[in-house]
Amino acid sequence: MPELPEVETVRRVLEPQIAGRTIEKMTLRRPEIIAHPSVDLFSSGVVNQTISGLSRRGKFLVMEFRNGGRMVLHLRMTGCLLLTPAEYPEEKHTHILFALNSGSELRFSDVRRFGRFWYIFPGEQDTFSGIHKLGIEPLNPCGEPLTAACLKKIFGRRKKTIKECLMDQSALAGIGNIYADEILFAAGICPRRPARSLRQREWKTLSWKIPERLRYFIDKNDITPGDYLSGRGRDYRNTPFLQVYGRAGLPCPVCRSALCREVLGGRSSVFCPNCQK
DNA sequence: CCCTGCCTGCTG
DNA sequence: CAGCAGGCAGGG
Repeated sequence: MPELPEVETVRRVLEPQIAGRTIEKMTLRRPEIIAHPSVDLFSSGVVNQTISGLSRRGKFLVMEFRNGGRMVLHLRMTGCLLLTPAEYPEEKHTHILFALNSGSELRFSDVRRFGRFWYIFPGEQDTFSGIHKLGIEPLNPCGEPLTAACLKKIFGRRKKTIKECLMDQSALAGIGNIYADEILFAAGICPRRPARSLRQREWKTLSWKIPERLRYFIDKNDITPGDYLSGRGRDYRNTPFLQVYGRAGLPCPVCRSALCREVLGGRSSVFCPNCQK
């Protein structure tokens, strides 16, 4: 579910609907999802605060408040953030609800309960959520486009496979298992290649395929708030456009060879043995 | 580097 | 029923 394109989709759908609204009440069913600070400080930090914006860093969402405080959250594997009418039937596994002054509720549900929330006080440095440890933002690395030189500098001496490197959040933020496979397929690079074996032209290809694929899948996810709600926030419509992920054994969309599956760094990886060198 | 734990649900 | 799932932290 949520890698950079999905998290960005959630941000785009929700931000216009919640910006300017005030959290009037918080209902917490599963206190363990609050990672920091205490449940009491979290609650007093967010209740009665007016939301100024919703931003994204890697796979994290950051709800900013007008007083300078912020609520950071990570959806992990199965987390889902949904804005619903107050009377709307509740999703199973709803762990926290925020009643807004619009009459709507912002609800977080998460089957596997891996998702976490943090509250950061106004002016405080966030050294808690892990955001501070993230690497460059592939769609906006300090306003500069991603370059071959930059990728080579970060990964060029690593022995690890290029796929594991792309998923290293402390180097490059937001890419998970699905989009690592998709990017490497688009770049014609075999996921098990050690990063240090990549040639200059391969770094070059990656430097533009990474943002190109991420933007493509964000665009394919484009959804109205109504459709997002009726799909319960789980209707990621870009999945029909995935070329290799989840398609092991099926023909490569380019050369028709059977796609291979292999475990790399503990993660299932799918690639074309013919197109990806 | 690999392994485990954290959870529930779905697939074969 | 075992095995697997798009994430990450922590341990050896």
